[in-house]
Amino acid sequence: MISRKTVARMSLYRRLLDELQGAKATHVYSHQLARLAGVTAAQVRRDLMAIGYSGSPNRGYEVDKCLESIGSFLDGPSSQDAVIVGLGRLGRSIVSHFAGRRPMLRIVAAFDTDRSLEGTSVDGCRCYGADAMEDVVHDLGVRIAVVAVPPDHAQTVAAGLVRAGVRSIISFAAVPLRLPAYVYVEYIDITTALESAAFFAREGALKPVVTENGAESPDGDSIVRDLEPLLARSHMKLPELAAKIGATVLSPGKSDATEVTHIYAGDRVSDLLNQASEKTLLVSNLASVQMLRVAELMDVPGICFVENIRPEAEIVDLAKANRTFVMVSPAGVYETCGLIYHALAAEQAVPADPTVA
Amino acid sequence: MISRKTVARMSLYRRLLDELQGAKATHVYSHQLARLAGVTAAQVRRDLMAIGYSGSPNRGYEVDKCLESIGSFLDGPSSQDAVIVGLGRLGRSIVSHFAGRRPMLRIVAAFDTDRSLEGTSVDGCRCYGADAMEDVVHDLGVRIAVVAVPPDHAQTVAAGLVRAGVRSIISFAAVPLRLPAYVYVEYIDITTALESAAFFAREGALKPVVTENGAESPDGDSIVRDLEPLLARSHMKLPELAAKIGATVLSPGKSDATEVTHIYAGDRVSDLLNQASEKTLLVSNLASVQMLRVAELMDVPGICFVENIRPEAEIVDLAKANRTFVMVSPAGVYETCGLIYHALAAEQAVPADPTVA
DNA sequence: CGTAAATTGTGAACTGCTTCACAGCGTTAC
DNA sequence: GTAACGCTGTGAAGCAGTTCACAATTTACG
Repeated sequence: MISRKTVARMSLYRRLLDELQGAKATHVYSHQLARLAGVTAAQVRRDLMAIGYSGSPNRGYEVDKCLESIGSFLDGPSSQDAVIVGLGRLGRSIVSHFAGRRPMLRIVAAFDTDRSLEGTSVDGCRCYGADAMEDVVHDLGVRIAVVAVPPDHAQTVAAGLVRAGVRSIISFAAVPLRLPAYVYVEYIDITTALESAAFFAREGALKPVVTENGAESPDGDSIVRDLEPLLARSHMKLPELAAKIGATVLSPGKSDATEVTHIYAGDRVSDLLNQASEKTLLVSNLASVQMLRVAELMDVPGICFVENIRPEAEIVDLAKANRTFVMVSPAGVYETCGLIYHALAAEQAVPADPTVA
Repeated sequence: MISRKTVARMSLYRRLLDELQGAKATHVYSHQLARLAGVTAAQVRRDLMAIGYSGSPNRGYEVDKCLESIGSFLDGPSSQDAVIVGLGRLGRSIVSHFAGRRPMLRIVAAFDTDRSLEGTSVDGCRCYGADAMEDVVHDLGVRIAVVAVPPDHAQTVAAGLVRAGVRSIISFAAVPLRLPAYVYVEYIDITTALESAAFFAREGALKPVVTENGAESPDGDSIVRDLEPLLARSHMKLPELAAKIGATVLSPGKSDATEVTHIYAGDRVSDLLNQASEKTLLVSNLASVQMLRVAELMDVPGICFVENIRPEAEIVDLAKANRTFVMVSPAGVYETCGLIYHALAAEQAVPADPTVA
């Protein structure tokens, strides 16, 4: 009665909420989560409704409680084990991808026809010969399996798994499996994905129109409200701004699109969620990696740390990799904001470009 | 105007038709293709209609022509190149998966932050440093990209790719990408797939009912028509049958479900498509690997070769792997059929099990 | 040549997911 | 205390994709 799609989104919500929790956010609104997940707010509300979690009006959803609800919904009361069949390159990359991720969902055994793998372990996951598959799966009582074998063997392997008690299969083979209706099958088909991608790369066949005037994200109704009408028309680029306020640039950011029209000073993630956009400069005295994560999440183009507190090298590296602009101002938050304000006010004196509508 | 789903199915149809073409089939009906693809016949007809290919009533679709139509629809007039970003285990397994597959769709370049890979080649695909990405992609005019990087870099990488001209992205990162609407994005999210699988493995939440009486595939209306009323109630297992007609068993097949109710003798794939089911024994004098492939495709449980012509070892191995029952009769097709008929007729003399409705 | 049988192509109904729109309500401001 | 605000929860409308059902068409065969 709960659809595949809802379950899939739930998994996504959980990851996003995990991130927010790590960033110390306590509450989140449906439209915020929606923005992060790339869906509509109504969709988020319906999904959360479906699992019986209720938020509070005017306060939104409690991140902790919500995570807990989703967790117990997705994971269930007891831990579940999975197996994988096929330990080619793909199989191994899946095993290592999951090694030690969620304790509630472990890949406990692997099977392959390659005799030389028998008895070895890959990322803590025991390997068996292919002929032991049904017995081992049955004895372990495993109900979830990943099939990463060549297409001609997929049907056979899948049928064997089902016979041994498996009820959910993820197949990487490009053939439709003929299995009883009570078995859940999820196909992950890279060939089809690539061919679809190739098709849509040719046709403009997706959303027909592109807003012609360069601006690429029409963005519907952004969360950000106009904070500073003064800044709304500024055209100063971040490196220029850094120079004007005497800040040191640590990470250059993207070459273009580094104009900002809003400033958010502070480090309260909840507010940041409300106010940040792809045109917001973040002024923060908290030089943590979490800050950067949220910035990335919200598409914030730049961060200004203050009081000459240089973030750790690790953070700078991440910023460079993300192409997030990072500067360090020698002044405190108050003074830095003042300087920026002043710099932009001066800029404002220059006649604004009239070509912009 | 053509939906993602249609395009994805088209890719599947192509692979199935490829297989049929290899098996020398010239025509195929919508319901046959539908069965192989795991969709309904109406769906197949609509899809093929969408690309403007028409079959002929009473003759079905011409395999060659149809393949050609799908090919020109999916691939377009010129070859398209793709790149991949991220050469971890996953990235490399994708590259090698596609090496030399379809000439119309090649992965021509790879990018990674790992400097040691720079300048090397993986499966004929040239590696570059990550910072060269935008320039190389732009210069090559590539419009398709696979993103197989850690989630925190995905957004940045994707934005860079789009800036360099990419119009279709396949992302393996579990984060929603914020990109202009004209960019086609396909997410392949293994984590979500596994979590969904885990959920549905617990709940009986999919198709609620299972036909309780052991038989697992109600199978709607099978393609197979009743050929031999005589055989319809036979309960003889294949190994027994082999013994009765003096055939040598080469591959044991599945232990259960080796009862057959129909026989198809011959090697015309078109007929086979019509008549084969999971209860059909195939009698063939063509001991080729293609035969076995089609058998596997149609869920045929067993094959009987004739005139003591033992298939090559490779074929027997494949049969064992597929758990397809294979026997070799010393007699010719005519005689073998006669013997089987006789054996089953004798069996028929035993009162049939009245519990079966 | 005409009739029977089988299949395609397609308007129309249907199904299930998504979005809209608004009532209800907790919170805050005054 | 009360009015205004902004959020959640949800009935209802909307939409996309699928399936139904049947007319049109071709072939086979007597």
